Amino acid sequence: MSRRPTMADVARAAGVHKATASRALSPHSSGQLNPETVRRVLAAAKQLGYTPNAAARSLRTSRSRTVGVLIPDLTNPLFPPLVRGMEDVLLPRGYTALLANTDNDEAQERTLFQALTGRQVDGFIVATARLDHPLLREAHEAGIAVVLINRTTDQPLFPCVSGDDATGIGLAVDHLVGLGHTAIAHVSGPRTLSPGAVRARAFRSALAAHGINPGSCPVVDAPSYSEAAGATAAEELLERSPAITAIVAGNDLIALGTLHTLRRRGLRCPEDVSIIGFNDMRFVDEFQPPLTTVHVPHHELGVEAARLLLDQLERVDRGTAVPKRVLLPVDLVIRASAAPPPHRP
Amino acid sequence: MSRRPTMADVARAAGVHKATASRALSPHSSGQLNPETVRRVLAAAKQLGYTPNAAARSLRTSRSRTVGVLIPDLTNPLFPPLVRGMEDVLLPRGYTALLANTDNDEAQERTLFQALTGRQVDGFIVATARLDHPLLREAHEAGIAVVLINRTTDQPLFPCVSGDDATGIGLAVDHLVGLGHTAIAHVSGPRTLSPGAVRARAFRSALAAHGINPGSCPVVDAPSYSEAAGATAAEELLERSPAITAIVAGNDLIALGTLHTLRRRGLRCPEDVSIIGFNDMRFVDEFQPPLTTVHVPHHELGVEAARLLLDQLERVDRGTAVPKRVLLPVDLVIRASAAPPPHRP
DNA sequence: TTGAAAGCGCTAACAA
DNA sequence: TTGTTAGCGCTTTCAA
Repeated sequence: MSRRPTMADVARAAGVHKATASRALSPHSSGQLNPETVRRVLAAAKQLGYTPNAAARSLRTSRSRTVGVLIPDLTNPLFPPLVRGMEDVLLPRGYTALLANTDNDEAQERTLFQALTGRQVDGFIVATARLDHPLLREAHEAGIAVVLINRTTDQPLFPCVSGDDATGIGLAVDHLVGLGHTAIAHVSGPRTLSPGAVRARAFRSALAAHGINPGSCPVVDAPSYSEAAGATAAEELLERSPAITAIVAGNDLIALGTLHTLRRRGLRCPEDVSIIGFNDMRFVDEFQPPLTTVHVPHHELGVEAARLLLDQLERVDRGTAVPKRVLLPVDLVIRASAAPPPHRP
Repeated sequence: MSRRPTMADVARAAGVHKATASRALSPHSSGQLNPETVRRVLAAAKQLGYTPNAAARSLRTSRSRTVGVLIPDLTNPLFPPLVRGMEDVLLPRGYTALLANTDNDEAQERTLFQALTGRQVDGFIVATARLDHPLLREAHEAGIAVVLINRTTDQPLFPCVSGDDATGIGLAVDHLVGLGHTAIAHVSGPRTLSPGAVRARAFRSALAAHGINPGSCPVVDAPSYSEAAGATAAEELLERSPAITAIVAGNDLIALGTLHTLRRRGLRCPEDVSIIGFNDMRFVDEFQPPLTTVHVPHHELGVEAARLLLDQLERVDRGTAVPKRVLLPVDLVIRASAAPPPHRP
């Protein structure tokens, strides 16, 4: 026989009924069986090289032990560590992640969400949340299990895990102020995304905490978390506010774009303008200059998100308490892109 | 009714038998139906928000429209573009990729392979091939559909798509020779992997083609494609052959490690020693100095691999011809890490 | 402690 | 052109 062995084959080889084989093979129910029977079934299974048919199991139980993971773009170095972190908890617990890249496209996201639902995923980990997110609202109404990561919606619909953005921005501003800067700009990410909104808000509060005049500290929005958007926004910023001596970027990609704009305009970093990034993604320490940035524990973020989701899936009472929020601590990594402001005559 | 609608629901709503609904819903067989019936079924499906149950379909057809993708580590910036390339082909054709990271661990790879097989994947795209690969040999004997990407086995068991490594190394050596180098080293990747073996061989032939004395051109092996391994191997190299003026690295990560070793030893790149990388992974243009490297079209590699696999899956005759090999063209990207050799007194 | 039987949702061979 | 029927491999209720 060359087809894959089924449970019926195992049962036959062990001389038991297939229901018995099923029970023996499931740790959950093997307790109610004669240990000797269990042993025989297990031996037969091993000998035949039996692996359960996930489709059959899923059809029967209407659970797939699969979770859908929605991210903007795998190619953004932020996400691979997130995904690996999730897998570190999913795999040992028998779950598999099904990845989908939305490319920040709402229609594509909807399509992928449908496709994943069709594949019977048990729940979702979503890294693409917008503050206003109709699809997630619908998912909430439909009672679908979701955990948000990195970004959240304006209504607290689902549990969410992210880095402590406000503290991170505070650290960055503290550092710059400590260096002597008083004209600090923020090139923010999109305000339609929670990190963009909270980091911008945190920027303003940090300024206030230091008693710095907000008038000399402009905030400009990059329309996306990308190098190109950062470059354009920085261009605009320097045009309008040439006096600034430091920039807190919405994330590392925006910081990189800003760096390019500086270079294009003949400004040196950090001698003329300091830059601080956010995330501490891979290779920022190789940049020229090595980027001072706020480190976010992405792997841990993935781990926490997966835990939250599995807890939700495997709990019997799908409680209606206010969704948990997990904020992981961040810290400032000082490299070489921030220095004291230039001496102006 | 709050459960997801099934085909029976659609059939009932459209007033037809569920077999008819099935036919109407499948483009393949909807042709044999009264167009008006098809229209009614489609309308009912849409109205109910019907999505097919993949588990049921998979159980019935014993095909899952899922392919397993084995990669060493998603966190290596090489792989995300590869994966995106695959998905660009897979998704429009109704397939989904199931990713698995092996971390170069043979046992883990075997476990994941089993797990994916249990999930009824229709075939595999494998980026973890070693020259000697028992698991792949077994898969071949079992008649499992596999496409290799980036790396191949010593026996041509499966179709394979990769960059044109030999030409790439030739380009790198040509460039260095053109710059005036005659003492060029190669910090190779592991020789147990096909790129390590072919790039090292290509290095030797390129030297020969230029009539350069191989005695002054050492090759040292890094035990893995990583920054750390590259750094250690470079340390060893410089200890043994301090006279070399240029290094062709097995890949960009090894090049980066080499760069660090140079820096640690007070050598400047490119003034004292030139370095050329391989792959042109993201951000190497931000390194200090920006890395001259061989560009490999990773996205295209992923596209080709997925195409090859789907062709194999959807062809009726699973032919026994010699597996196809696709070699995608590469080119040298000149940045700033390679320059003329220093003038030695 | 084990067996019998039903059925998850779908497709495809066969019949009408 | 459409309906009938069987069954993919598994889990689980009920009965023994």
